[in-house]
Amino acid sequence: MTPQGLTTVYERLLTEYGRQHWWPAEERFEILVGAVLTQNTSWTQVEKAIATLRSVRCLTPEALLARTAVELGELIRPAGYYNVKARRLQALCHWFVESGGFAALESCPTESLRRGLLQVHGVGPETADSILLYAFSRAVFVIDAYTQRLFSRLGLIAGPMPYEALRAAVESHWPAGGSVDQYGEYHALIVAHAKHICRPRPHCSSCVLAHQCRHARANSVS
DNA sequence: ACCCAGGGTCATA
DNA sequence: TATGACCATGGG
Repeated sequence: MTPQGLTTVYERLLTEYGRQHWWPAEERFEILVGAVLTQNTSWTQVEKAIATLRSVRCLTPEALLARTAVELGELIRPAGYYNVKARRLQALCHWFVESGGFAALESCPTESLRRGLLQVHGVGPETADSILLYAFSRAVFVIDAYTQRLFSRLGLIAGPMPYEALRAAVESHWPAGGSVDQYGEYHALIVAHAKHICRPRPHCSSCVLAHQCRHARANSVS
């Protein structure tokens, strides 16, 4: 992985898809909710669940904690894993309220904020980093399955890497350190790119990165 | 009738 | 440390 490779891919995706303006949410707290709901789940399903939560005014930590886990599960059903996610949402709300909400967490250093999030049951590295980046405006590069796949295919990495190792590699190779805006766009662009082209079964013919991509090369040779 | 989705936890070897 | 089972709805 080189700074050159990282930024070239970024520029290429940005030109192709334009700015994504993530995270899609009407209010800040909604980002925490969405980050849990979208775990291994397509965003269209999450939108349904969030729409329901909004319609019953359940998009505040207090309102989410006021429901039973079973009630909450019913509200978020379309997002899948609804029993698991209902408990995870409430665990996150509990931490959020106990920590003093945005007002108090705002002034928390990124590393301790990250540790705090990871202590919450059901919040793993990707969920924590999504929240850090999009809800707390911390310059953290979010790794997801798409990132692993894309970077592998492009040869930026040899294959899937442990989460922290890849995050550290990207952040250290980014020239002059990435900004919140750049990291936020990059992650969103990778998701946009994955949506139609960089799939498990890739559609390389229409891919703007085909000249660098192992799958595209393999397909064109065969 | 498959495969896949903007993961994470837990038990096992 | 590294797999595998499990969680579950819905789109293509």
